[in-house]
Amino acid sequence: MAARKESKQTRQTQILDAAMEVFVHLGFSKARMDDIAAEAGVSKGSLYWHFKSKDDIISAVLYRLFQGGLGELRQIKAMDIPADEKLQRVVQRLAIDVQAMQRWQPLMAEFYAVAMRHGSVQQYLRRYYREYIELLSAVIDEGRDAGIFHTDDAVQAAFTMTAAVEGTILLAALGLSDEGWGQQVENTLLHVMQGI
Amino acid sequence: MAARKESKQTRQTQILDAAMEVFVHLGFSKARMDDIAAEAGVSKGSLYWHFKSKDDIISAVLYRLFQGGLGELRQIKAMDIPADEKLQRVVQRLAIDVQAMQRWQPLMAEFYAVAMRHGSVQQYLRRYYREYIELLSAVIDEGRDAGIFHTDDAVQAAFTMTAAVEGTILLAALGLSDEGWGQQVENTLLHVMQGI
Amino acid sequence: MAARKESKQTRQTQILDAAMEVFVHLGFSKARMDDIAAEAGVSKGSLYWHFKSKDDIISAVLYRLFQGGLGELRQIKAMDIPADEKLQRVVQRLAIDVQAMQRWQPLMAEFYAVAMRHGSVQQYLRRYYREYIELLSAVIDEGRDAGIFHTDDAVQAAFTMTAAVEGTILLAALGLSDEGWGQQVENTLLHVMQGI
Amino acid sequence: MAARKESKQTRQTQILDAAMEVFVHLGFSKARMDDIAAEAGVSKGSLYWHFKSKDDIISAVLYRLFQGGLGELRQIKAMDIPADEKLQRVVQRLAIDVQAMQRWQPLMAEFYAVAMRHGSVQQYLRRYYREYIELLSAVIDEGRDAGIFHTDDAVQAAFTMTAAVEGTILLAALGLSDEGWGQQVENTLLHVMQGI
DNA sequence: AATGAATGAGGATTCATTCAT
DNA sequence: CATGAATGAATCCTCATTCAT
Repeated sequence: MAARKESKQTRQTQILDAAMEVFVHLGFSKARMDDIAAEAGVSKGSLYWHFKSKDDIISAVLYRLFQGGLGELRQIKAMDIPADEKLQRVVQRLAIDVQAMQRWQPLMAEFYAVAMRHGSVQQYLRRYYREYIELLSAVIDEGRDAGIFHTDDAVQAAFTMTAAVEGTILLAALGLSDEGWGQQVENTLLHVMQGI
Repeated sequence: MAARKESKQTRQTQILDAAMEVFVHLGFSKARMDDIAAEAGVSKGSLYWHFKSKDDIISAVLYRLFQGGLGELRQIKAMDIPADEKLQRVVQRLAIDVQAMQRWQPLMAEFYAVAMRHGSVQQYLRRYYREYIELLSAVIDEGRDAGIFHTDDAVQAAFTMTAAVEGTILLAALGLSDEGWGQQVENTLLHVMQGI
Repeated sequence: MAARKESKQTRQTQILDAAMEVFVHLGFSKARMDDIAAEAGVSKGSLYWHFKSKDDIISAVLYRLFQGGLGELRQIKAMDIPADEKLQRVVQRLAIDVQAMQRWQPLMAEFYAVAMRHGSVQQYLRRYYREYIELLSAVIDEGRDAGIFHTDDAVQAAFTMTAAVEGTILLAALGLSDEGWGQQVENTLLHVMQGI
Repeated sequence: MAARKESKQTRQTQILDAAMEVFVHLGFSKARMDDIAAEAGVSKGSLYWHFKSKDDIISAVLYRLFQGGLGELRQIKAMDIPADEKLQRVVQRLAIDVQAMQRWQPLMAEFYAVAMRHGSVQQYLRRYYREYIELLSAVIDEGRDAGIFHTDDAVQAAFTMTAAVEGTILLAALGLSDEGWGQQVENTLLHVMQGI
């Protein structure tokens, strides 16, 4: 039984890998189930055995991409180190994550688009960013209480940081950054944090 | 039934107005040419007389969303006022422009997604942002020379500002801002500019 | 008035010239009125001033192409020369005509196709060939009466000759003849006539 | 509703049968994919599963009309009988085959028209006729060596025979033959062969 | 679990024709 | 006579989804 379950996992993983590959190249709407099946090396029928629909695959990709970020932030927040050091770690992790996911970034923009039409996706993303900003602002608050930061609006500061990251990814995806995306995110964030 | 004397320019405008309206409600992919034609009050054939394809209409709509921004920035840069006042004006204008964009909220997220796929649009945006950042950094440089600003990297500062604006729009489009987009952009920018 | 009429004639000629050019390259069905208008250097509206419809243009081209052949044959038949010499002249004229019309031959095949669906065209072509075969068989009959030919079925002989010409054009159009079409027709006809 | 167990081969055959039926009634261009699907009793999607496009179906139909002819000729050529008897058999077979074609009469004229435009079909036909003429001329050569025939140009004789057959089909398709196509072809060929 | 043939609603695009100017 | 914008019916093709095997 364990073997079978793992096999299923593997096949699903295999399909999702293929789906992401196809989505990156063609975008959600132009990608056909045939393309995904071909890329995954399975039949179209198999796709529908493992996933209910194309939308289901897109959702699965969404969850896959938006994993980890929050977890890391939660961990950092819980650490027993000064707030400024926490923020530094956040920046470092973001730089690493963004750099690692540079390949999949085109998908992010599409998710925002999908979110506009799919209530559930929109809710998911909204919650994700809301918690991200909350965690971040909590750290900033913590730093302000400790006299390290001096901003009067921690939430706004967190929002600004998050916006800066997303905006940087966007501009970088358009080819407006001469450096690696991770480096660029780091530079931008450090700049923003001067005002905190 | 439709009047024949509308100038070519006017008829195209009329179609694009209708297209944006439809796109906002249905999104780019779900919007049908029939919908646009009906909304514009012209025949489907007329759509194809003025625009080569649906993609062509989408491109035209995207270009439209980016009209004016650069012109305003050029004008402000050429003014005979201190650099810090120039930046203030830029922020004001951006707040107004972005506030106007709020009307197209459901479109904005898709916009970025489509821009990534559309070669010509992508190129257009790249040039747009490149010049925008250049102009902005020139103003910042000017301020630094005048002793008003103290940043050591004007280009990075301009990049950060631009990224912050775009990121704000993105997050706002997701419903993450409690205020009007214009106000939110203003807050974010003022925050970013503390570091300049 | 004469000038105007001639002008009209000229414009119609101009359009038909263009139409034939376009038809040869694209075929009747793929040729668009826009193509013809562009080739003729006039507006599409002008096309409809001079011709009732696309079918009307096709008909006009048909009549244009199937002119002359019969007239020549009638003239030759009426000549005061021996029947065998008449046939020789027919062959010569056919060789010349086919060679001259080599450029337009692709249209002929399409006319047969059109004829199948358009009663009037079919009737026109049928009459054309029927008279052609009649004239030809009359000449052959004439020769048999004079003791020059010995065929027992002049109509069949005329049919065979006509079929041989059309078949030769067909094969030549497919690229199966190494010689000029006129020469090929001549060779084939001479071969067929050995049996007359 | 349609049975699923039909083999791929059979289903394609079924579609082509339907297509020919529809083409005969409506012609290539007026026949819609829906018509073919309905006639075949399958869905439109199934048409596109088995054939790439409408053109693809048309090509397949054209190829179909030319099946067998070469094979028969090759067989006859290989027989151990005198050359004149071989030619007689060729004529008999042609008469039978052409007679069978009469069923597709409305299609035949269009067939030649389409063949002229369709690169791949044209090439196929060119090769077909080339080999046909070669085989035929080989038989004639054989007969001349045996002292049966006396033509000095076997290739020209073969070309003439082939042209006569095609021309006869063309004229017959136009309704210019009072007899059955098979009979007409036989008459014409016998007439042509008098000169061999 | 896997396959791949079958389905059919859906939509973009074409193009002959009209007609106000 | 000429123009070219406007019309809209017509149709090819796509593609997510189903299901018998």
